[in-house]
Amino acid sequence: MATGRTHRPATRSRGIPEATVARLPLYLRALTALSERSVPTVSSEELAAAAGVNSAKLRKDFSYLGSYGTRGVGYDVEYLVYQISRELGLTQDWPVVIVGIGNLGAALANYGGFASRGFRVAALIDADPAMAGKPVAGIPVQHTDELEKIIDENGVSIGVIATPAGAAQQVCERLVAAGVTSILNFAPTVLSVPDGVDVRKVDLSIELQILAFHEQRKAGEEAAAAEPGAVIQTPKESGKGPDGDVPAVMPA
Amino acid sequence: MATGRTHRPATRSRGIPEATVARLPLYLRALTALSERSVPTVSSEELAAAAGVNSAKLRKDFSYLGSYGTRGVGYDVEYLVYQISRELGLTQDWPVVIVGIGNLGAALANYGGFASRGFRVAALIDADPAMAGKPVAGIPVQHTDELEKIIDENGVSIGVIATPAGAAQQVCERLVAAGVTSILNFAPTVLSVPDGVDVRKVDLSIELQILAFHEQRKAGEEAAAAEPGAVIQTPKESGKGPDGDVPAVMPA
DNA sequence: CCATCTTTGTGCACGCGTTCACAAAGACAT
DNA sequence: ATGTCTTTGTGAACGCGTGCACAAAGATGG
Repeated sequence: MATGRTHRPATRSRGIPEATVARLPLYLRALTALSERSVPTVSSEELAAAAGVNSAKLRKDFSYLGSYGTRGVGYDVEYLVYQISRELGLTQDWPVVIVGIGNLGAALANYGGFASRGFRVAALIDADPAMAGKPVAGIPVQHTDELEKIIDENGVSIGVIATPAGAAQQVCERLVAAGVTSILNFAPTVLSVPDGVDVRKVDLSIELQILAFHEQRKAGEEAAAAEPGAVIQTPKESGKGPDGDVPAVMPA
Repeated sequence: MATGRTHRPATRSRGIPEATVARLPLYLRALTALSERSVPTVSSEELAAAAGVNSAKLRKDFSYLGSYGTRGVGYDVEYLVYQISRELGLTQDWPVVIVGIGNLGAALANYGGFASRGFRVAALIDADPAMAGKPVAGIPVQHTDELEKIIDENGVSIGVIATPAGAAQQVCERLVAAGVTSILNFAPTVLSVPDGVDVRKVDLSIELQILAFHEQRKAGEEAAAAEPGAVIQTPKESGKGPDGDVPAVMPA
């Protein structure tokens, strides 16, 4: 999620809830897989299972886009692929720059998922002069000095930051000043941006820490169950097993 | 936040809301930075600004952990660092295996954020025999055949999947069968796991698609403001439904 | 044309998360 | 002590997201 002061409170984009928007790519991926298998139609139940969500949720999500299904039959796969692609803006070409070509930046440049759907790596940018000209994923790395020119000439509006944390804010400001209005940030820092600029953050270590929290909890409960005398702060569970109703983590 | 969401439904672990848990690492990072600058105390307002959240939210988050602040003064930085670390389970050592040492896997292995906080890369695993023995980030890659043995001997409970999508589910099943109960998945697939196993997903292309959605909306609004009445991006109806499609832009 | 069956689309209720606003608590000066 | 000032901790209201459950819509068969 965007971490800085990033979200405009009002203006629910055309009435489509943010939670729904976040799931559309998931549906799109499942639909694409079906399309490749030449499946003509799919029911909300089947598609929901493939995407790992509740079928009622999926139907409600689709209802925000319009009535694209046929009662008694389901959804036309090809048609839905097109509608969701259009809704997400994937029918147009999005030039993207990646700043910071270290291990992660190189991985991103090589990542097939980008090119596959509307996104095109317009340039790779790094501050290290030694990197300049060196090709990564078939694209020559350019020096940070060229940043503004590259963005302007290619009409780039989406930037990916894969620099060390220390450089991120500065890079961000240059990107924004040059005209970028959407940023995907991999650096472990909170970016501050002006209104009108979207920031989404991907933080590897945060994800791991969240997993560790749950892992610890699981371990604690186990220990408590095995040795009732141990004082591990767990909620009193009326005698029966600890947390008897832990739901499936992911329907998947 | 990263990710695609992969939410855990209810089950407020020990009464701490999931949303709060997801923010604790953020607070921890901000606090660590303050600690390194030897700042003794910090107010909720300052810390909230540093973490990029609302101060009331931060105070409520902390209230779930206990009353660690001093009214009229703020929070003791060192004390809070310790409390949050303990809460997240970072005071113990978490051995982690990374499966799939491609570009991304290598980037993860080199990522400093892991080792810095409780996490230790116990092993790198890849299916390619040619990779075996080759050191990445100073750790020799081991073949997938060794997976079960490695997990067992190191007591690994957290696994990171950085394989291609096609291999992810199979790798996941082997990890789970071998005893892993928390998985961080970078492969663009929905993993299905048994109850009791946590999965968090990080999907680069989904994040980009969400940005594209907002970007498209911004562009549409701009155009609509500049030239009211103009129909942006008329979808070309290819065969299907006769419904006169909704324009991609809301009416000015 | 009618009956039946399937599946969508959605009204509704519920619970979680966010935010406001303020009383309580402590620091500090007088 | 007493009063003032700062900042925490939280009750309460509100809004969003989720999931149930069902009526409406269309397909299908007789």
